[in-house]
Amino acid sequence: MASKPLRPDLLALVADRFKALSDQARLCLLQALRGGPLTVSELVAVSGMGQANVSRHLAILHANGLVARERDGVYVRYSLADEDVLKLCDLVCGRLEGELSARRKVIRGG
Amino acid sequence: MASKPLRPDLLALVADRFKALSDQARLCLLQALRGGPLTVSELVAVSGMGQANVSRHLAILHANGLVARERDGVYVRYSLADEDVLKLCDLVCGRLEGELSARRKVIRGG
DNA sequence: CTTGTATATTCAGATATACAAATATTTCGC
DNA sequence: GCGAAATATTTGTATATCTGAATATACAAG
Repeated sequence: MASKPLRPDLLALVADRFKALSDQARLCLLQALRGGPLTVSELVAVSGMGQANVSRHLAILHANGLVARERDGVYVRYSLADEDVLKLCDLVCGRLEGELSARRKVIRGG
Repeated sequence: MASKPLRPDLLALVADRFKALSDQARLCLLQALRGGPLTVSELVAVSGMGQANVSRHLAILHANGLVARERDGVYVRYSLADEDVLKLCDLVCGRLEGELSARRKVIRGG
């Protein structure tokens, strides 16, 4: 399997989804949410980014179905949409770690 | 599991990897390679893009370890680096299809 | 309805990216 | 080495994106 070709009309949507994941700030927010839901203020504190940026990045993540949003009084609590979001990150991360260790071997070897 | 936090120094690399996947033209090339290795000229013909663009996008995919490159005389044959590349696309694609069908239901329902 | 806090949006400048046209490089056959 | 074909790179331009400052909106309390 794994051979079902992507329908062309989905390519743009898939590209947008990857684009939402292609920013260090947004990945940082997703990682922060691994431990559980957090409010915007908490994410501002954890990430060290400005409030406007955090809000903007969260909006992008939410528009792409990567995080869920829930109002709690004055606060807005964000959480990971589901586990597949982490799977995506981990897949890429695993590839990277493999490549990095392979590169280290090459450097050591010659 | 799935709770191994991404090391901060890897975040930028992961973001770059996602960025390499965040372009419709590059996804199109990856899809074209599902059927097996193809030369640049073949990819130009299949994708309908200009030669310079195909070459540039292939360079980006290759720099990010997503495709393999092999010289064959005057030709250069590109192929998918491994199956995880497709897994990434399929994961996103699966999410999208689920969301789209859910949205259709909502629209039908009310 | 007014105040105070949390969140979202707008605006402007700097940076990055995609694309097409032109040019350079690589490889093969002679 | 020279010419021809395939591939790679450079350049200019248009567009998109990130970021911080300022502003606007949403909500709770009184």
